[in-house]
Amino acid sequence: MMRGIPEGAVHGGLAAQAALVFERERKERGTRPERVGKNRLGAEPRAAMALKSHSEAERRRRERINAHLSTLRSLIPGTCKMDKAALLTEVIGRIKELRTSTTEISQGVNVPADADEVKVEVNGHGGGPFSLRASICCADRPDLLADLRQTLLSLPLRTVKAEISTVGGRVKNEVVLTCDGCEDDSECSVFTNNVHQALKSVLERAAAPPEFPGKRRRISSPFHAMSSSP
Amino acid sequence: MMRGIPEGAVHGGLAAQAALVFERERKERGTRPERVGKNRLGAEPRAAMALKSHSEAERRRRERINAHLSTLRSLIPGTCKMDKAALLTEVIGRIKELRTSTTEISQGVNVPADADEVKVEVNGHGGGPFSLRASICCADRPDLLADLRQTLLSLPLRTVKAEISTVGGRVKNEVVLTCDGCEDDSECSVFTNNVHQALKSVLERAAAPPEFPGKRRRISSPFHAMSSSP
DNA sequence: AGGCACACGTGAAGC
DNA sequence: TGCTTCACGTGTGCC
Repeated sequence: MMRGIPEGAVHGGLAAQAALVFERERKERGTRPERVGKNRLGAEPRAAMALKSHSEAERRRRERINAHLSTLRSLIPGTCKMDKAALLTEVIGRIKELRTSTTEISQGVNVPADADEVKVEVNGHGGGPFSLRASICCADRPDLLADLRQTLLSLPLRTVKAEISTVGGRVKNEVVLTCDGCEDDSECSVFTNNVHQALKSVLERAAAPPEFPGKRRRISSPFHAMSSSP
Repeated sequence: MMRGIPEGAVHGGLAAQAALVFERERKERGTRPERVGKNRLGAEPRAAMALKSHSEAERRRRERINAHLSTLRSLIPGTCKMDKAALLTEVIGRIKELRTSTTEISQGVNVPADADEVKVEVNGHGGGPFSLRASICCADRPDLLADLRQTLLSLPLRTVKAEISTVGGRVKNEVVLTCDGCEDDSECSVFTNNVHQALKSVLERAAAPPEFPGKRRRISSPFHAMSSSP
């Protein structure tokens, strides 16, 4: 493993010394390698300096990379004493994991665009009761939640999970619906269409009574949608 | 940069050859380095084989690490032609970014534990109006949202964002509050305490009228909390 | 020409 | 002991 500053600076330097000594001995025995006239004057110290700066630069490069690897070790728990390769494997796993989880979460959580929209997609399909993930995004209004509730209750589906996020007068409602007594998965497509149509109707009812069609209504507080007494 | 398979396989081998030739020349001139009796018999080919397998193993190690780096390059867009160090810098940035976004999203989204709890933390503190992120987690009840709404409206804070997630009769309400006309950041601590106390009172009012103290009330639908007409 | 980045082989430690 | 991992210096190609 060799932690800290090893005296390994000797060995590589040892190979270098070996090569240099070899060069010197060849010269001493008169065995010029090739292109004698190329080295005009003072070529030896210049080459030595270049070699030294080269090794120092390479050293700095290694330190940079290792510092980054150390940062990665500190970032991912449980990799303190791991191999470089194992660390990178873990890093790759983390990137993939976080990427998928982030996208699959944020696509359902973040407040959507300014345009009204209705999304319905099959959540789990194979094996057991399937579930639908439906979301509707529109401008906030006091009776939206009640309308949405009544609409969903009219469907033969059970609301497993509901999530509401609102910001700036826009609201996104996302629900997860499941069918308790479903024996055939082939029905899920018709359920998907039904849910989509139902939410579309909510959207149309939302667009129906706009006092000022061109302007968006001003919402004083996100709790507009929560008010239990109109 | 040197992409692909360089013929650099020669040079390192060249240095090795130089060292080996040097070794051989020393032996030919009878200049034993040290410890002559140590090499008993057949030590030369054995050492050569060990050295060869060693270099091959090191080569495989490098290939493994580089393969992982290549995978990371494919994982993060825009790093195809980057340095190793720059690539790792980008990887670190990605990990941090994804980690924070995932945690800050999931900690507000996921359904909390079974225990009731109130959390209040300062969101943005330095520069401009600060904001508080407050959340309350408890069992669902019809008047919870109305209570929460009235409680928050009684505070001199504005509700910027509200998010509700409920599952299995448990509900988590998370709100982001800000103070519009705050000139001093030192007040945020008292606001934090006020919000915490207010939410605690909501929690206590929730625990007050339990028909069956030991058992949790059964909730038929998450839209219980949304019902606009009691 | 000089700096930079890379792959290579090798000595030293840890199991 | 052998196998693995690491840091090092070096050769080499590309700006």
